[in-house]
Amino acid sequence: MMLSQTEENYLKAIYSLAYANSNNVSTTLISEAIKTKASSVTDMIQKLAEKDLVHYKKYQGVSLTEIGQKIAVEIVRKHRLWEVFLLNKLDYNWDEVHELAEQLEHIKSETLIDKLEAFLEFPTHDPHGDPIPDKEGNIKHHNDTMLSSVETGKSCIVIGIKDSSDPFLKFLDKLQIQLGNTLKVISKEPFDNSMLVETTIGSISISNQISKNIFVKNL
Amino acid sequence: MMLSQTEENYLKAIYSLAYANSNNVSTTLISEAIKTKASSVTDMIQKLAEKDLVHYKKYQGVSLTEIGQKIAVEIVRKHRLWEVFLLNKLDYNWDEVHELAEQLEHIKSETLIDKLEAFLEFPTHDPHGDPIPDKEGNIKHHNDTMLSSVETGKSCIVIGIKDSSDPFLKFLDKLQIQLGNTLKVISKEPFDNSMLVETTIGSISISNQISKNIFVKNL
DNA sequence: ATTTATTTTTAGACTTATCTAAATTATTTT
DNA sequence: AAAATAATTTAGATAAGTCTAAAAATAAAT
Repeated sequence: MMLSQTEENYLKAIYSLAYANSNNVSTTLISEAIKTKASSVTDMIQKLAEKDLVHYKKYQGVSLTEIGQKIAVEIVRKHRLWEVFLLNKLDYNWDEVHELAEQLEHIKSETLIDKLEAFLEFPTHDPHGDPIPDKEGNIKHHNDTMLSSVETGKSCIVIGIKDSSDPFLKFLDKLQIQLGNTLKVISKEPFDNSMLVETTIGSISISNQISKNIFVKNL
Repeated sequence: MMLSQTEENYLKAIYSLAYANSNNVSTTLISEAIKTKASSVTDMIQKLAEKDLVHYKKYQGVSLTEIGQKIAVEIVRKHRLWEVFLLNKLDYNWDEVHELAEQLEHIKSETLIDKLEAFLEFPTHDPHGDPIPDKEGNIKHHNDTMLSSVETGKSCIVIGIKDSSDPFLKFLDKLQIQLGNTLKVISKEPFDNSMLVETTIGSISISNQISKNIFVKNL
């Protein structure tokens, strides 16, 4: 099945919205994600339903079919592998890779992404810490320990982030917090749930809004 | 100026046709290169003329303006750098890279291609031996010595090929003739202008049709 | 349980890039 | 130089993806 970039983007959007919302995805939600009007979304999901990529009943929202889900995961796989390439090989920063990967994920080839994966030595996670689906579409989701729930005095390793927005990525860059870094929680402030954390560049105060968006592995 | 992939492809086609034909490029030639109908070409070149990318007078064919030429060279640069990446880093063969590079050359980014170039350590030629334009659009064309004109008994190095068609590339793969290989002309057959050539895999007979499509540097 | 508000869908229009068929211009041939 | 052939352009249509505005359906509020 040969899909257009646009169709692929719709599937990808529905995939991540479904993951975040669990039930059927609404027209409006998709239109916001894809920055288009609701009426355009209706047109497109009817077309996708026609191709058996989504389940759709009028006014009831959509969900991905098995095939639709498979394709969406393939795109996610491509996106994340390209992100690794851009960061590890081309010296891009954490916050710069997303936009480019949005383009590269649509390159059509039977072999390219597997060769890229081998070249990158089979990374398991992308620069944001999100897992990279394997060739068969299997995904290993990491456990949901957030920095905010690490106990005082304990150390942990940064394995991912929840919020991938530009401002957040830029903020982490400034704090020099990167994947793999070890962080030690020195103290917590009950008043606002901020914490004092020892990082590679010294001790810094981190607000709860930040700490609850950083995935960590306890040591 | 933000161009569509299609517009970029037209500029690229006009560029290489102009290089091969020297005078104005005709509608039909473009239509053959781009696999479309002549009437579609007329529409598009009018649009490109509107944007000052080509010089166009009805019934007189087109040529690139300075801006048009600059953009075309940028695309050629991208195409050839991606080809080097695919061949050197991802283990593709000579004859497989073109189609993929056709897609990758249209990725939009201010920084990507320069970072890629640095990562590839500033290659000067692509896998077909064609020169890679630098950031400013300067191209060094190699001298036009063909294997067919190498004297009997002399050796040379393969530095490029003229015909980049799929059958020819596959044929060279079979003969294990690659860029950088040294070839020695053992004898020439006046009857059909074929030559006996010593290669890495032994002595082989090469027809004139082949030998006049291989660029070499005399030793 | 109506009314009100919100969401979703339909209808019709626009743009890009393509096509076919017909008309026009240029080039060859005789 | 006129007739025949070939190339080019115009006109009108089509498909993909989007839009606005209006209609229909669902959800929320009183």
